[in-house]
Amino acid sequence: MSSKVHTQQRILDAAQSLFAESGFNDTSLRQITTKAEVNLASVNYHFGSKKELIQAVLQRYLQVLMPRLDQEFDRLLASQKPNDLTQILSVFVKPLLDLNQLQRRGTRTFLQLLGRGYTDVQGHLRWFINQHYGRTLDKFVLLVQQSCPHLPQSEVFWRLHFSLGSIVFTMASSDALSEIAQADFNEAVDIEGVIRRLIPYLGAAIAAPVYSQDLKTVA
Amino acid sequence: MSSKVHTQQRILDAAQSLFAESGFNDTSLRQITTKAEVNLASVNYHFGSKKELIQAVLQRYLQVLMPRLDQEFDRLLASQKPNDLTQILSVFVKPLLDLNQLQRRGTRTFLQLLGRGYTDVQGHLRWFINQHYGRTLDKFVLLVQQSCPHLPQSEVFWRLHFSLGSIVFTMASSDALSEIAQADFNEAVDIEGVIRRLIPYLGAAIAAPVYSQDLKTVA
DNA sequence: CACACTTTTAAACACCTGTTTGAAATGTAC
DNA sequence: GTACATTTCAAACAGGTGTTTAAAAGTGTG
Repeated sequence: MSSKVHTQQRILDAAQSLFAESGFNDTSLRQITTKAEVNLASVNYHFGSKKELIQAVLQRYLQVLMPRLDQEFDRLLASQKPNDLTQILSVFVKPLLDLNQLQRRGTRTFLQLLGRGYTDVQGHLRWFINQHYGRTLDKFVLLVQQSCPHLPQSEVFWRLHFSLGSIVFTMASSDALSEIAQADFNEAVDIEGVIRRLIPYLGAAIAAPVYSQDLKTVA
Repeated sequence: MSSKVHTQQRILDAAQSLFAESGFNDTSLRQITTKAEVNLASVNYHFGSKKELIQAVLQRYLQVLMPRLDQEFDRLLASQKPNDLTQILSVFVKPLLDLNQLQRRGTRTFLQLLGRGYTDVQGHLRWFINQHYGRTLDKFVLLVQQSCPHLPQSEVFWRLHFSLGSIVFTMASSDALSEIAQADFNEAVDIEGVIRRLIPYLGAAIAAPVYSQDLKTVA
């Protein structure tokens, strides 16, 4: 039927869904090319290597998402007074959900890919994102620091990574978690619901007062 | 030198450090047996399969850690009034740090393994832990629910998984994060420091007020 | 020593991985 | 329609994986 879709796109589409499902390491080129109904060698012909294919899959989302986030961060930075942390975090919601227009289950897929990328191929994705979108991320860190003047820089660093962990881990296993929530609480959960649950959680977490050092009741 | 140490232990020791470093999927039996200086076939002889080896590695820690946690949970449950959330979370600190007596860098290794287990082999570890230590975990959930009576059960469920994500993700990439923290803030970070940073963060996060549903400024 | 049992060993097994090759097919411009 | 460039294809490549085999070595007991 849709045989006139270019091979590159068919590969990207097949790859992203398999990657999101099973991770990068556990998805072989043969699985991808079979699902895409293209020849095995075409991945290397069009993308060079599996590693570059992974980057291409992520880039399709990042190049849409990151400029929008950058714009939002600029908008918040322009306001005089420091912004509320919940406000800052809420900025992610619309750009993320808009990924559903890019692809059928775009938001979920992208966040799963992000999760896979951070856990599967140790460090590669972190380097890649920082290399390409470091400027944008710096704006976000600055916003958080402005909204939490009581926190030292290093504390913000750690807490943002703790937060990244919540997001990435939750999304990587979102299918399993949704199933459990469905079974245990008879509660249908979509990706938007999870995102909205995360915001007050992360907001309170990042802005939490620091641990009083002298309270060494243990150890 | 220490050639009279039983083969099983040598395999477990080599496996756990390689697993913690590179994950389960990216560590081959040949790497393990080379490092342990034993024959390749001995893994299958002593443990049956790679999967069972992974479980054995985790079990060595879990069978020490979980009973202690169980005891602590019982102690807290015995007190009449609901416990402070920070108190509940602090209960993890000592048992976790005591793993350093079991093995040289026991705490770090175990937490890294936990991280790997939850992200690498999707679902297997979750099932395994729940199967063996579900009772203990239920006590913990109960304690959290008692300390947060304003939260519906499903909210506690999600927030505990968000928290698990922070821990697991942070530990899986703790080496990389420590390096960055060292470089950017000239701040030496050990595993205990990370744990102590996590407690106020998670405490505030889990107990955060729920999102006011009608605040739909976005979407 | 001889017996039975456990453990170790080298080799092979069957299968899967990403990548490369060179010829065949297709598309495009003159 | 011929010439050129792009793309597809089946096949093979070199290397890695977990697991199994059957013989050898070691170990403890009567």
